[in-house]
Amino acid sequence: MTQASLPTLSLCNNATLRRAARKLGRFYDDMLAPSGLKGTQYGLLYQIHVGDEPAMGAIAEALIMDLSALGHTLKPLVRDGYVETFADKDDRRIKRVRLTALGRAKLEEATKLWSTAQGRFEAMVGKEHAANLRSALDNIAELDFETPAAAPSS
Amino acid sequence: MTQASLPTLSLCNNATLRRAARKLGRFYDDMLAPSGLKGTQYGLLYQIHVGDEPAMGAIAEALIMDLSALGHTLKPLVRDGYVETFADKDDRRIKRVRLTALGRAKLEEATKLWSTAQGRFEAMVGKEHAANLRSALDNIAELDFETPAAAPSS
DNA sequence: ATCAATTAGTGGCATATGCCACTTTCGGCA
DNA sequence: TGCCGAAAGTGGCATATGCCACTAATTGAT
Repeated sequence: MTQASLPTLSLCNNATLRRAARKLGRFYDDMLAPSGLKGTQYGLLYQIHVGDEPAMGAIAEALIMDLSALGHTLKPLVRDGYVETFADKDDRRIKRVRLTALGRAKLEEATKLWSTAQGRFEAMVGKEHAANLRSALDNIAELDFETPAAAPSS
Repeated sequence: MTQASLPTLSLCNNATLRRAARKLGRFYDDMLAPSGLKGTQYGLLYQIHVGDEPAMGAIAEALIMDLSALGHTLKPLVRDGYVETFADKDDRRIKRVRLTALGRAKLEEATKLWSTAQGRFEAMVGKEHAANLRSALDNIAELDFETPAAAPSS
């Protein structure tokens, strides 16, 4: 305790979270590399897969991501033929998304790699600890930050 | 339990972490907005601040981010005059970084906003829980994934 | 001294994410 | 029926991150 080695900003919840995300992201990315998918893309394909031809908005909401960001992220997947979109029958504003046969195959292929990554990670931190951590992260994702901002003097 | 509502991919540690990061990131970003800084930039300025004219590599290592990514992220901060770089006296390969007077002022200004964000967040999840979470995240950041890959039949 | 191997960054390219300003559709009300 | 406000996406612009191929500066071994 001679010279407090840089407070490493470990106090900021946001910075700490991002840092861990960078680290873990690279690990999953590396493991998924053989499939040509990034961790994010894998997650997105999976989300589309489990959904019933979900609308863009539904996916964005589930992943807690900006709708336009989702649109951008989806482009390479559409370009590579893993995903296709189509307008909703009843509401032409709504764009639905689904995997193509190629996309389903790719997802299956990547899932094997994902399992290895997931397994390796959980072997290192402990399955239970991982589950607890996910739970804590899900809680954060569920929080309602609703900036009370300038409380409208109702 | 009629129709297992989409497994929401909550099983993937990586996806869960990213999702929480998006959510929390937006919150901190919103709170820091008045300063014109993004959460990432704030963290970077802080890291530079606590370091002793750190080298690019040292910062990248501390934040667990790619060196080139750091270079890119640093650009807008240099452009806006918050940060300046200079070559190391003894090793011209090394580029050191430090805050400008403007940068220090901006960091101070943003720190007030950050405190509010940090406080609001911790009030919602509990100071202790937040500390535990950061600790768990730091552990992940410290993990050694060393892809054993093709074990070189030594 | 000299040259190979290593180290520290840079630049280019691609994906990840957000915000904002629009455009297109809908839905509801006068 | 016609118009206004809400809902769902798109495109453009900017930052966040990574990887890879290179360049410059050092270090180490001969």
